[in-house]
Formats: sequence, C-alpha cells, structure tokens
Amino acid sequence: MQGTRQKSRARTATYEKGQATINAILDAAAEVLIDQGYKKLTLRQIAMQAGIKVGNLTYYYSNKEALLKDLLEKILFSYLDEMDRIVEASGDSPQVQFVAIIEYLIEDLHSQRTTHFFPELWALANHDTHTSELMDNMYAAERAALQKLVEAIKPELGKRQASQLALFVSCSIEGMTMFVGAGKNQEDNLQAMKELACTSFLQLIEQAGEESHT
Amino acid sequence: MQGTRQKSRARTATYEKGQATINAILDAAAEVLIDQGYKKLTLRQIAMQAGIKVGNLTYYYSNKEALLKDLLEKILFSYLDEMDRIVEASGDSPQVQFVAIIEYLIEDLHSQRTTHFFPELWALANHDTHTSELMDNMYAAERAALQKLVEAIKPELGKRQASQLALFVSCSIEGMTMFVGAGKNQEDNLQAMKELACTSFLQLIEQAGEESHT
DNA sequence: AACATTTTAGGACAAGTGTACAATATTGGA
DNA sequence: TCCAATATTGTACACTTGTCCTAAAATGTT
Repeated sequence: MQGTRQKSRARTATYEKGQATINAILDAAAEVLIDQGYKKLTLRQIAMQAGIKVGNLTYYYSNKEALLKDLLEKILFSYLDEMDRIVEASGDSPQVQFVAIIEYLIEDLHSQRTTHFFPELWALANHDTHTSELMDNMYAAERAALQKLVEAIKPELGKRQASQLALFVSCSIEGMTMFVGAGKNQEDNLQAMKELACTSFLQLIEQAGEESHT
Repeated sequence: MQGTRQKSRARTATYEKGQATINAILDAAAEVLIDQGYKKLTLRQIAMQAGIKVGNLTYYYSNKEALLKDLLEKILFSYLDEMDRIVEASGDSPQVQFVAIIEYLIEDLHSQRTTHFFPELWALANHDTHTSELMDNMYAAERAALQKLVEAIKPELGKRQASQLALFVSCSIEGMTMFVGAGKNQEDNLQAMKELACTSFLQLIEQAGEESHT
C-alpha cells in the first residue's frame, strides 16, 4: 500500500535540455510573481515567460502546487545562503557580524525582488499550510543565526532572552519592507532606518539582562 | 463631453433595505478576504456569504474594483478610528499615550482579522496603484499620530528626527504581524515583544538628539 | 543508423471568473 | 390603493483557469 499520497508531482529531468527547461520555468515563475504578483502567476504566463508551451510546463510540474513549492524553496534558500555568506565574510567580531547582517537585510530592501516577493509570501502563508511551514523554517533559521550572534555579543544572556531579542530584530526589519522598500514612498529614509536599527538593536542587547527576571 | 472616465461605479442605496444590503456585502467581503484570502475573494463567494445573489451584488457594485475600494477604505478607517479612540482615552501624558498606542497595536495582533488582512493589503499594494495610495494615506496618518507624541515626549527633537522615529516604530510593529500574530508560531512571545518594544522605543526617543546632526 | 527514452507541442475539457441584461418582486410616497 | 422608483433574481456570455491526453520531435546510447 505505497504511493497512496501522490498529491504533488515534480518530474526530475534526465537530459541537459530538460534541466535547462526546469530552470527556465522556475526563473520565469519568479519573474512573473515579482513583477505581476501571485494573482497573475498562471501556468500560461509562466510558460510564455519561459518561452515554452503550457503542455511542456505541465510535463515537469503536473501540479501548480508542486511548482509553487519548488519556486518558494528556491527563493527562500537563496536568501539564507546569502545570509551565511555575509556572516562568513565579516571577520570574527560578533558585533561586526551582527551589524553586517542587519545592514545587508535592510539594504536588500532596495531590491524590488525582495520588496515584492515577501508580502506575497506572507499572504500565501496565511491560507496555505505548506507555504506557512516553509516560511517558518526559513525565518527560524534566520532567527537562529541572529540569536547566535546576540549570545556571542552578550554571553550572560539566557537562551530565552537572546531568542526574543532575535525575534524582535527580525520583526523590526521585515516590517520595513512595505515602507522603505524599493519604490515605496519612504525609501528616502532607508539609510536612516539602517542607522537607527543598528544603534537601537546593539543598545538593546548590551543593556539586556539588567532587570531581567520578571 | 463629461463622464468619459466612469471606471468604477458604486451605487448609493436609497431605501433602508438597500443600505442594509450594501453593509451585508462589505461585511461579507471582509469575512471572505480574512478567512479565505484574496484569491477566494470572488463575487460569488461574497454574494453567498452575504446571503444574496450575484446579480444583486453587481447592482450595487458593477465593478469588483469599486467593491474592493469600499472594502479596503472601510477596514483601514476602522483602524485609524480605533487609534484615535485609544489616544483620547489615555489621559494627557504623551508617554502614557505613546505606550497605550504601542500596546494596542501589538495586542491587536491577537486578532486574526488583523493578522490575515494586512499581508493581503501589502501584497495588493505592490501591484495596484489605488490600493497603494490608500495604504500610504492610512500609514501616513498613523505615523503622524506617532510623530506628534514623539515630539511631545522630546520637544527638542527636529521634525525630521521625530518623523524617522515614528517610521521606525511603525515598521517594527507591523513586522510582528507575520510572526507573533494570531495563530503564528511565535504568538507566545507577543507579551515579550510588547515590553521589548515599549522600553526600546521610549529609550530611543529619550536619547535621540545627542549626536544628531550627521 | 536504429531505437527506446525523453522532451515538446497542440488541442481539448470542465470549472470558475467578472460582467451584462431582461424579468420579477419589493418598497414607500401620492 | 396605485405606481414609479428601487431592489432582487435568474440566466447568459466571453474569457481565463488548471489539468489531461495524444501525437510529434528531439535526444543520446547501442
């Protein structure tokens, strides 16, 4: 009694051309999602953008659900990878690493890709369980990285406090997406938000634990 | 040569029953949007939820665009009204008023209405000019209220600094929506975020202006 | 060169979408 | 009570959506 649950099927390419087509599909889907929003993310739009026919698209992704899954995973992992790269390239000081991450996350808001993608993701996550889990994992990884740095900056902090500080930092930055992001009317203030965030977060970490046990 | 531009038409009811129907439509639309997301916000779903037929719906809203406009305006204004009410009911101290607003905004995240509505709004605003303008006006009003309180707390602050602080506060709180909101996996930490936000924001205001002119 | 496998194209389908319109029912003032 | 204005229904249309299926083309190995 195996294979009863075969809801979403994504074919794996064998020839090079097939793999190229899959890449083209995912790239095209990303572009459509970012440029036109999820409402316009239709199989025919994706196929047109990828330069293929719908029949070919459904050969690799017989479900739109499967396509969306691969698409979201690819985009989300690209952000996590970039975060890892930032930390590794920032020396050994946890303060410096922390500031580097904060600055990367905020400066990244200048990219329309980021500004357009994440609100779509958040809206999807509200009514799609799989998207919600995927998103939770991604942000959990981000918070884990932040928490590690917070603990390194202020070692006397408890796990719980450090994790809450990481959550607060993550929230504060994500919230800028709709206002100081690419094309938004407060984009002028992005630099100011970056400085405000860095000083505010570092100070919050430094002085935490003074009046701790509530 | 008048009336060339009659894109969106919304009929005004004359009888009481007509007005009741309009209210039912908007309430139904809000419920569908919040419970099932914009993807499922279809004229037939709205009509079913309102207990009327689609033909009746299109009698009052010949365009889906017009319906969406009224819906978003109604919801957004309800939040602004509630904010005004909070400030008025919090005495004269700007600090107390500021904390009251912060606490209201964060506690409101316990409501699924809020947690589900806003990401849909943000996603819509990315590709719909009218929604974007509506949203900008709403948040501008929120920031204006916050800025006024910031200036009252720290009068020696310049308009620019106060406005940037208000923006930072607004961003930080909105960003919590996807994480500590209703049903989210960090909802346990909502209280902690509230306390963290209040102390962090107040301190940020108090110490601002020390190394100001950049 | 032959050929099984993989890839692509094209057409078809049912279901769902927003919108339009004529016919019927209801309302409230004369 | 009557009746014009308003409200509601039911049906129809053109269009888009995801999905399915068959035939043709391309691929790489033998």
